[in-house]
Amino acid sequence: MKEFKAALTVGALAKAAGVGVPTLRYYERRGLLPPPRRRQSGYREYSADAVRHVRFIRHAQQLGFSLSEVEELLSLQLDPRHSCADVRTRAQRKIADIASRVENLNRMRRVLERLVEACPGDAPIRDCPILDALDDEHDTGR
Amino acid sequence: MKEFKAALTVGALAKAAGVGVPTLRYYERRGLLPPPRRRQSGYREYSADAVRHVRFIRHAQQLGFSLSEVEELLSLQLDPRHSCADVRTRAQRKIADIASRVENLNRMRRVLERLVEACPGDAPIRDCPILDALDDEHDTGR
DNA sequence: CTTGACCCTGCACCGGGGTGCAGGGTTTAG
DNA sequence: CTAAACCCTGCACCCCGGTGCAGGGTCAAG
Repeated sequence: MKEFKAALTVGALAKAAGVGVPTLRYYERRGLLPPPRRRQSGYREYSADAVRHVRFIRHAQQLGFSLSEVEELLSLQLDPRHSCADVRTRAQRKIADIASRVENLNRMRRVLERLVEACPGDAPIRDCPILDALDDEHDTGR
Repeated sequence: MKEFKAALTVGALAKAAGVGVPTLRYYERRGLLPPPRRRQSGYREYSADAVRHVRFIRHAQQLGFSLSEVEELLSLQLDPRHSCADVRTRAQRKIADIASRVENLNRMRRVLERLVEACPGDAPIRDCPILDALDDEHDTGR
């Protein structure tokens, strides 16, 4: 009857989730990863869910959320008193957030694209319009 | 004949370029800002060019270049063997970089938008579709 | 000459996101 | 039983982009 889902040791979790062991402990300190139960020896024992949990963190990070933002997202998950409406509200804030980041990035991109177009490519570096443009204060906005 | 361009003190440069004084010293330590000549007293004396130089750094930063990348751009500028094409290449890499970040963010936004729409609003949190979706590895690439 | 605003240096610190190491204890394969 | 491989803790360190502070020296006005 060894059917209690295989407990993962920290190293196993790290491997499964594609992160380093110290990173997991760091997440735990940060409050991003709930402290797992421990063996008598002190060894952490993670459930299989922890793998999804860590992957969640990484995915959100890859999407540009800081660990504090991830924490916010996770906090929704943990508190059953929240209704879907709470989550929705936060999600909507995140959406606005993301939209503004995208705008910023697109602004940067447009400026760079304009510069690249203006660049003949074979001019000596002194005449490079890109570097000139960087010198000038042509309000990048913000 | 006082027409030697007025030398700027570090504070004046800071004000003119819109940064803090410690930031300028930091840039100097970093090698981003060439060490200016000094008065006998040790005071830094910047030429008016330094203002453009610092603005260059800030503009490039606003466009998403890290300080090390800015350093690269600056070093290109100094070496006349480089052509404009080198600069353009870097700008293009940055554009690609930004584009992929934007894509990721848009993916995230779409997911959140779909979920917000799907959210009944009054369901208990356990049934919230938003968090489930974030768990899955919807390959963010990278 | 004094006062206050400025400058100098070096060093420590912040937050973000980890990474590494010493000096222990545990588990497991051979 | 022993040795390797793993785990524990706490602490220090890394890069990034700065910021702040102490304990000096300097400069310009009054």
